[in-house]
Amino acid sequence: MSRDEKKPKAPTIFDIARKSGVSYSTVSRALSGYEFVKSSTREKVLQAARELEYVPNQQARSLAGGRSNMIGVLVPDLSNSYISEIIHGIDDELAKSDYNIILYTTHRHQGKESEYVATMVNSGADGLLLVVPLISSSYLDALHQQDFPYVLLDQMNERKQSLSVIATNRAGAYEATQYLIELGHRHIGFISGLEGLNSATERLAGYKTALSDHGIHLDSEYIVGGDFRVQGGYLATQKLLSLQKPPTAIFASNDMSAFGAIEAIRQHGLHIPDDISVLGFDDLSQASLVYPKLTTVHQPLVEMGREAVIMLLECIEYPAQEMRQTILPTKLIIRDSCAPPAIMMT
Amino acid sequence: MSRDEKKPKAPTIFDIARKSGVSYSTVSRALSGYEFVKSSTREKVLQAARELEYVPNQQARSLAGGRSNMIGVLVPDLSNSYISEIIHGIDDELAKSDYNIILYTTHRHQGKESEYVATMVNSGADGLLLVVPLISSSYLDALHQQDFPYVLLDQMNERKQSLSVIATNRAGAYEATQYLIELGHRHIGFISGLEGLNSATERLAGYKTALSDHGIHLDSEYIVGGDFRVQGGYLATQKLLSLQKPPTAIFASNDMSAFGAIEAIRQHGLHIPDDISVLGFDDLSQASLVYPKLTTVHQPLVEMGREAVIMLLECIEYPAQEMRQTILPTKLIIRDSCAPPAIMMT
DNA sequence: ACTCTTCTTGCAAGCGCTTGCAACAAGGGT
DNA sequence: ACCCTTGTTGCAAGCGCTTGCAAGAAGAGT
Repeated sequence: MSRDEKKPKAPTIFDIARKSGVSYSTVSRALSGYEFVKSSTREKVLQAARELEYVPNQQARSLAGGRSNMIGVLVPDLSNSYISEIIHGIDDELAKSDYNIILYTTHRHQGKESEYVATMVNSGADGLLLVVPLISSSYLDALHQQDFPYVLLDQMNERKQSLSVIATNRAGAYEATQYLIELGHRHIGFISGLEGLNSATERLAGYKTALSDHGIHLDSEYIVGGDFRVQGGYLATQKLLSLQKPPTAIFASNDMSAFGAIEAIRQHGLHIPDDISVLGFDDLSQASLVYPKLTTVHQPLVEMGREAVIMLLECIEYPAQEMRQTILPTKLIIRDSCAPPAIMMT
Repeated sequence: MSRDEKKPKAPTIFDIARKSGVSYSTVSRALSGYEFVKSSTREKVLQAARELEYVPNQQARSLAGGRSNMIGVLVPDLSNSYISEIIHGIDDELAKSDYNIILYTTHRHQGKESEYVATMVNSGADGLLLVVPLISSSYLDALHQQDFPYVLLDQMNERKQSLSVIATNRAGAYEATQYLIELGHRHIGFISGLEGLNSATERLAGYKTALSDHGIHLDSEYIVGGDFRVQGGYLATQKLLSLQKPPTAIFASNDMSAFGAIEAIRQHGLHIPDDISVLGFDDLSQASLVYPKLTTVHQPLVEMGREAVIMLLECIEYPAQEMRQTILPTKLIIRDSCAPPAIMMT
């Protein structure tokens, strides 16, 4: 911004002040929050601003102690459409209140998260949206101490009460498992998610509970480790299929794993859902694009992003928020990848 | 940042100055670019900064005329994984140089683009990455006049020479069409992209040229309008299939349309690729997830994002860049959705 | 030993905006 | 007509940092 010659120089509040015949502080007040400005004055100022095509300089604004109108969004990675959908929701909602997004990805740099958080806070973000699966509570503590507004997305934090939004992972998994059971399945494989993630744990719990509630013996062979990604689902499914008594249905912890499962199953020469059923979790937009269309547990990702923003803005507005957690409902979406088990199977 | 009590106050260069016994301006110089600082002094300063866990305040930095280390990214929308992949590349590359991303979506607000550009420029972004399909040259002009660094992504701008990165849309479409021809197809349907987009035009041109180069009559019935989205591809395909002599292969302007095509074809009771071939463009990650796996023209989206960043940073560093255009090669990825036409078809 | 360069470093100003405080204008009440 | 209250507005200070300018430090040359 400083290495040039003829720059036309954007107008400042001083220009507006001169043009509208009031002092610059009055202009500032008229432009920002209300404060006590006579409405005729305000009109005059706004009019001048419009004519000058004034655009406030956010940097200066936040330096001087005002809002920066930026909120920082920290996500692990962009390649996952799970994240994209959340961001989509965030963006939608944020657009309404003319806040801007500063996007950070942790980029596999495990430890960098706290550094990023520090940067964001220091760079004047008004608040933070954290979609970081593995949260190190160290920076959460820091955030807390400073009363810095933030909300956790799809992430449970037990120790500290934080604002957070989350979906009914356990109930969703329960419902899904139950659905398979009602379809007649008794041998249901489970592809777990990334270890340590709250959502992974919860989904597994839902699966287990559903099984035991229906008097089905939990066979630990049927639970194989996945990583929430296609490849993990693929490998897990291979294991599952090579079991002596392979499951007649597979419940994958998320859609990505389910896609991997579909692939593995197909390679195995089996048909979905005739030979084996597959059920996912998330309901990514791709879920209805694969063949057969994936039956899955819908997680309101976009909604979650939205909701998080609403909470955050509220928290920025009225700092003394009491910590609460918004829980959004999941919903089983029945498509084509599940059917009753083939008769001849055990 | 200002509505609280006990805030621990982040350390500033003054704190560092005090601690290391030099003046604050020396600290500033030591921390930012080199300038002439004795290396022993610099060490002392850096050491102190480290101990204080100093994080520079970007707002202040850019206000004072330095870099803000933010680059603005303007995209139409986030729901499209085409965009996600580009951003992914941008993010990757930007992470190396510790720049931050300010993300803007035009959000269907057609006219808002120039407003966003103004905001970004005024909010201290050091440069802009524009992934905006329909560019109104009005703000491009403005950008140009101010010598503001920006690069266009996947977008050709004839009038003004801008820095831009783009893929070989025409050649890619040519190659794809040729592939279908070599497979034996003579009746190739084409689902066009969003009207007005450079990429759409180029792909259509590639298709046409390939046809004529191989002495195949261009039947205008075979070219139907799409919109680069699933729904558009679906509808277009329905039209194509209801033709008296339906095509034996469909070349969709992008993968999304191809997905729609697959859907429509399946609903029509036809099999891919036995009854009809489908070919896409983009090679989104989903392309290998659908069934059958989509044969498509790979567009190096991630690479394009990367390359754009490289160009932009260079342009920020050395403003007097001459305008150039980077053209990245597309590549035909052969998967399972194309096959020779069925014999019995005309 | 002394002057002239060449490095380094410090001072002050200022980026554009917010805000506490004081000053001033305008009604209300008696 | 006069004082107090409430509503408006202006001034100045300052957010944290960069940078032009000038002064001090340190060698180089004679």
